[in-house]
Amino acid sequence: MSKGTPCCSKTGLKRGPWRREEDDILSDYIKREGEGRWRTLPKRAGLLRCGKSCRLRWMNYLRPDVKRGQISQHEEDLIIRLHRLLGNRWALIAGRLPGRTDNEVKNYWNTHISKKMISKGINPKNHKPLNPNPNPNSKAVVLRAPAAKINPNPKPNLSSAAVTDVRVEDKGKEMYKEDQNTLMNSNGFMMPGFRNTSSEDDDDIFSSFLNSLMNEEMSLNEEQQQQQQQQQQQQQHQQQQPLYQTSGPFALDSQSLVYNPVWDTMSLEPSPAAFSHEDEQNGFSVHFNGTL
DNA sequence: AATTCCACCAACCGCTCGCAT
DNA sequence: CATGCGAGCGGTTGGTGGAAT
Repeated sequence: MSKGTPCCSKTGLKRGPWRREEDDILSDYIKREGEGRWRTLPKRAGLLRCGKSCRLRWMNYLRPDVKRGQISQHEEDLIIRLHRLLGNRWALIAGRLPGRTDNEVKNYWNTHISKKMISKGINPKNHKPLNPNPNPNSKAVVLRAPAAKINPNPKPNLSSAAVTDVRVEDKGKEMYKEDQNTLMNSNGFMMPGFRNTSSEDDDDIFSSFLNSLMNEEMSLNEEQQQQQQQQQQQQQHQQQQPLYQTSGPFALDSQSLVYNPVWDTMSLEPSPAAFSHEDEQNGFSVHFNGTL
């Protein structure tokens, strides 16, 4: 694409917050004519905005399925877990939170979760303790909880996909492609060749990929936990007050946010409220068991 | 009451990607 | 294959309102 996105040339175009009348014009137009052709939409609709701005306003605010209001505890929990797996792929994360937009998730992460994690000594970028090498004699001794249950059913569910944003899912697919060889040997199932599948299959497979990625982590971490548990038993008598508590993920108790290594082993399960029926159907979610 | 500070979030911007030609 | 366009993602900015001083 040419640099400087011509649709955003500032000449004569309005910027800043949207007014009610503009919202109405945009909503009415899209309801009448449908989404798409954003570049030319403002002219056709009679708006003095650039196409990008119109798209953003529609996607993040005016769309009827946009869920307003506070992010629930379950949603927050899900965001944290997905972020741990996917990083700053906000659109991908938001795609798993029906009614939430990438912008909203991103803002929520930056303004709430990130700070919360930092305040508890957790690096929000990699979800590890900020001090990776705590003095074993200090209070910052890791005390691990018993390993969470592993999802006993790692087989991919290839039913209908709940892909809310094909484009962002594609980003994940790239990861999937990169990791495909590794995953072929994990979880006991062979991933079919990505390039040989149809687009719909791709979506299904990606959902399964996400599942398997989570399960993969769980298996690896369980092994590590077993080893570390032995070490911990030796350490426990030395410590007075563990910094890392053995309770569940902080997302379930934001007031007592602590880094719990067990998170690493947990798979995702959407709260009923936070997930659509489609998500349940496509088997995206596995389960959180453990202390949840 | 006035001012400053800060958190929040809507909107902007730069960039990349996929597709059509 | 090269190019242009439309679309969308993620980082950043800036306006707004509430809290603190």
